Amino acid sequence: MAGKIVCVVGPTACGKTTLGVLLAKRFRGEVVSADSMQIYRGMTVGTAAPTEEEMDGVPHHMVAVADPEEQWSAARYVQEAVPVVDGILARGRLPVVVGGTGLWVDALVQGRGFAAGCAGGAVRRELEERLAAEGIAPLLEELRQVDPAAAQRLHPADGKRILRALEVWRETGKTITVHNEETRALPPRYDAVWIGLQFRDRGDMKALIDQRVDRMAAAGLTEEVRSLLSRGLPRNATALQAIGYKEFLGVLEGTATEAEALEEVKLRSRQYAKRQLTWLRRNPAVHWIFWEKDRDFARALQVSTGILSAAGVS
RNA sequence: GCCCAGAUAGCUCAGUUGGUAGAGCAGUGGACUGAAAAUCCACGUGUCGCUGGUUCGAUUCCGGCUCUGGGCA
Repeated sequence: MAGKIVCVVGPTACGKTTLGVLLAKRFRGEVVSADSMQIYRGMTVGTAAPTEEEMDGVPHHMVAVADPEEQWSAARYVQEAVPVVDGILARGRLPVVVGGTGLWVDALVQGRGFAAGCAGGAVRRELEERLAAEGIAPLLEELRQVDPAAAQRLHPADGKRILRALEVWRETGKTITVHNEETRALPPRYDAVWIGLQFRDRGDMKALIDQRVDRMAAAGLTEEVRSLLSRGLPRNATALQAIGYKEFLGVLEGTATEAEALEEVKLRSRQYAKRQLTWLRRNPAVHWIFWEKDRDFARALQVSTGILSAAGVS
């Protein structure tokens, strides 16, 4: 367990970016983003990635460092983010990990490894073709032969995970069950202080999400989507799975109105926020700060400064 | 004003040959290790518009009323 770091987590639109910058300024830190979509360039508006102004002079890492054509993954992220965090620590500064992608934050902090095999790989492609042609059942049966524990644990409808379990076996000769056990036994990579932001009232969160989506539209979301597509980005690109983009594809094709797309984006954002909360709630280390109505960053900074000081961060 | 159709879950609707009703979406909770803004799972009591009548029993059949569409004046 190397150095002490801070992780600012929470659902979308809860103010992670702002608090992250405030904490970085207060503790001589640098922000390391852990966001599976802000990692791509040219998606500032739709992903609410921090602008120059919002960064307020604080160095930011792992934001807009990839071309949208690339297929990033949690594993790839960790590979690139670890040296960044270590570098900040080496300079005697505080890494402030700000992230909405639970798996990415956890993977970075906990020091676990991912088994081989990735999107675009030969094995993956072959399994995807079989899944499309034969359905899940045969793959699940095959998995049962080699890794009964995983076949038992995975839901029969979760094609994606069944496929991945088979992929790990084919790529490494080791079952994903064994891999998971081994990697879970590894010690955490960093000593993290977790700060979570969340609205006390779901309705307040919804209102803020709606507001933010409207602001995205005003800031030129349609244009951003158009320019992403105009560079020849394939429809199935990981980057286009981002909420706010896939919903606007129909607008550009003329099959949906912008108003309809915006409603869809609001809805999907809300559902995403709920999933983020589900992920975060199981982490008992998170110190939660609840917004009562409006986001009071002065108070949040004060509270989190107290938490950090108590944890030995100075 | 007259005629026709509708009124059932937050929304869109299905249904009950009369025995108090169920889908999708939304919502809530959950899972999660190389796509994670992805992927997957679980959870369905609501004056069946109001009011009379027939009936052992009406959300269902009949009458009246109200409202909403559409048509005719």
